[in-house]
Amino acid sequence: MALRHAVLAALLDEELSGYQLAKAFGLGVANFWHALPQQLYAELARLERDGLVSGREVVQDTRPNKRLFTATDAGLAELERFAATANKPSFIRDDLLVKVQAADHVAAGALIEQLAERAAFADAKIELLGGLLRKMRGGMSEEEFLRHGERIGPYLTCLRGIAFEQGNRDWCRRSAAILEERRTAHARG
Amino acid sequence: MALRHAVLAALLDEELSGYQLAKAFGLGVANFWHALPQQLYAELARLERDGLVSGREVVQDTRPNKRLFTATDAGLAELERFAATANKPSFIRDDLLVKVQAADHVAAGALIEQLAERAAFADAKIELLGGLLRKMRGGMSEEEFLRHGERIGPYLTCLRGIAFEQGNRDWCRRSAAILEERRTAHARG
DNA sequence: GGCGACATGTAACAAGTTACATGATTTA
DNA sequence: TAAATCATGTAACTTGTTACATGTCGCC
Repeated sequence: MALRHAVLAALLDEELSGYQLAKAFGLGVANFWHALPQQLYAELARLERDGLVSGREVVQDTRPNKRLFTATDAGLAELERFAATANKPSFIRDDLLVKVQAADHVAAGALIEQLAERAAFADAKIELLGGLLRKMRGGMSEEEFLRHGERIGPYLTCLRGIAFEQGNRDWCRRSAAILEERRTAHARG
Repeated sequence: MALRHAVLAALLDEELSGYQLAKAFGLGVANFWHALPQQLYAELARLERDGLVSGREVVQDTRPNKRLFTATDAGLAELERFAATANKPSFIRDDLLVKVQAADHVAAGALIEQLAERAAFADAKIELLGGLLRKMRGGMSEEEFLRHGERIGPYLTCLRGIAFEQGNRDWCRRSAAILEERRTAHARG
């Protein structure tokens, strides 16, 4: 039950609907936690039942009505308790890396293509996350914001996400180039 | 059922027991896939049942007997098929990042401590993975190995793992320093 | 007129985690 | 002599995924 804490952390600074939360898990939160919309709706229901978040109905004319959630005092207390517990080792799963592990045994062409796609995807994500950072720090420089800004938690995790995607991009491009060169050399040889 | 492919990829270059496989998932394979020993024993049984790996009993005097597994031709074919399918988005979960997301609302002390621990852990892992790389490339330089080495798949994923841990370490140290400075400034103010 | 965004879920199934179980050997 | 390593699992429980279900509004 750790999705619980990721959801609470996402609801600390903003009041969000399930739908908006799902979008957050598709971008900023994705830097440290993966979850599908269905899980989020279910978790919000459990969190509300347990008094860790509270929801309020917002009636809309032009859009379907929605419920906006925030963490309650009990929710914040739960997060504080969680922050003092031991960390599980970080958890990664990546199909593409599984394929690269098998690179010497599978067709190189498809792999090189997928590495290029992933690199392009990483570039796009870096752009998006960069936009989030600019939005968060407003007019401030990064240095000033990190010293004196009000809420730096989401900024820091976003920085980690950008660095991760840069690492991804660089590694994908380099690996693709290496596989391509080996393929060419083999075709010549 | 994607653990299946991670296990197959790990069994391409080496004949491993369940126990040794679990160790691989604790180090090299952990760079792209997370799984517990119990899952691996169960998955090996399923893979063998489906003819994708084959096991052979090895009788030992001083240690309990063990079964060594390798991928069969059918297993390799399954991996080739997998290599041509679309990738799921990469999957990350990290308790520590959840806590940093909530950094503005929870006690800074514990967080700074955990960031320092994680940085030290990353350093240790970089050392271990660096050792793996040296072992894989033998006497060759990295450039030569990547051009002419026989099996570069595991080498490439290991490079990604090292870069990931370096990114982790740098981000942890920087974040800890920022949180520390803010805490000190607050205490002074 | 079709597609994507908004908005919220349920149900069936697959996968992962935690706790338990056993027992010899080597190292500190 | 206590702890770690080698070696392999089972059982109960919790979580996550896939497929389905519904309906409006705005844009191209």
